[in-house]
Amino acid sequence: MDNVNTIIKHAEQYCKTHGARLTPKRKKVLSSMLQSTKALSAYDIIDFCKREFNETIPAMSMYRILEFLENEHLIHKLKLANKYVACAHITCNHDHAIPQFLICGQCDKVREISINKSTIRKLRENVETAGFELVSPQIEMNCICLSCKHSVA
Amino acid sequence: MDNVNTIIKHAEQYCKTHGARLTPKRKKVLSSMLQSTKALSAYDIIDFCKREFNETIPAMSMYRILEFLENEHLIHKLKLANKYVACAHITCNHDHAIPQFLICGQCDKVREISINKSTIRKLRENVETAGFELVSPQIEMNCICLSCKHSVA
DNA sequence: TTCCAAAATGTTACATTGTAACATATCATA
DNA sequence: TATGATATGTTACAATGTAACATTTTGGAA
Repeated sequence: MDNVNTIIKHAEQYCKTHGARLTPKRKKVLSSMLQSTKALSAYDIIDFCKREFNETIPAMSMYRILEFLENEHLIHKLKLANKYVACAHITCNHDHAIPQFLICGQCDKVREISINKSTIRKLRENVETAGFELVSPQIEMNCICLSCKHSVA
Repeated sequence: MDNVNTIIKHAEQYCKTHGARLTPKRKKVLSSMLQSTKALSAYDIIDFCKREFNETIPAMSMYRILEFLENEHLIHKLKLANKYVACAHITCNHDHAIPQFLICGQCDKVREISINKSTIRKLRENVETAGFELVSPQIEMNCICLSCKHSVA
């Protein structure tokens, strides 16, 4: 939780550097996501903010806040699951690598890992050969995490 | 179009080998998808069947038919786009490689290509190191096709 | 300090995608 | 042709997402 505050502060600083405003609501949304180990849907976050902060955020606003946070690279949208996760590298100051997401189909737990550059290069070559161009090489993979795997038997 | 019929026949044979039934409705749905160069949503296909075959298929039935066709590996579900495409390899008799999809974000055109095995192996290793297990290594990538890229300017 | 334009948030009313629960029709074959 | 399995239809919703317009808040400029 203290860790969460540290990250929020980082995010705040980062936004300031280019005149973006991390408003109280945006902060609450980001904080909700940082506190979760699993991917959350927009409506999950709405519920969380209501429970945790007693703050009612309408769906439209939530989607706008999520869009803002995504543009700031503070969160990622997982299209595979229609869910959102905080970026695992907010406090890193270097440029971020291309993210690769492992999503547990049972419990929505998410792990963000990085693809090495040579693999990405190969993918990009494949794509160009086929007459397409990669817009975002973010890759999301359907997985099952070990704890779910073992509990299912 | 003749090509479509050939593929449908293959699919029919393929289903017969394990007692699955490619009913007239299922055939119409598969045929619709084979005639399209782009990914279609369930409701797109419903519209297409109405227009082309004057056949009204309720949403529930459409989803069930799509599920059947997916289980038979005759189509793929693209989770990135919530859309469906016919498998590009229905008439191949060999086992299918892991599919990799390039999806044009502008026009929904889809290209199905194959990842080479060493790349897949690397991915799988990455995933296992992180304490997850790959359920389906199908990869979908947000792209833009060259014709859309050029027309956008 | 006050006023204004831009940015952020709220409201309403829908569109789209998908499914649960139950009813009916069709088929394969004993 | 009777019967159980398979396929399809119906109804009524749940979940996700957005368009259009209204209101509030905020950070400067006059």
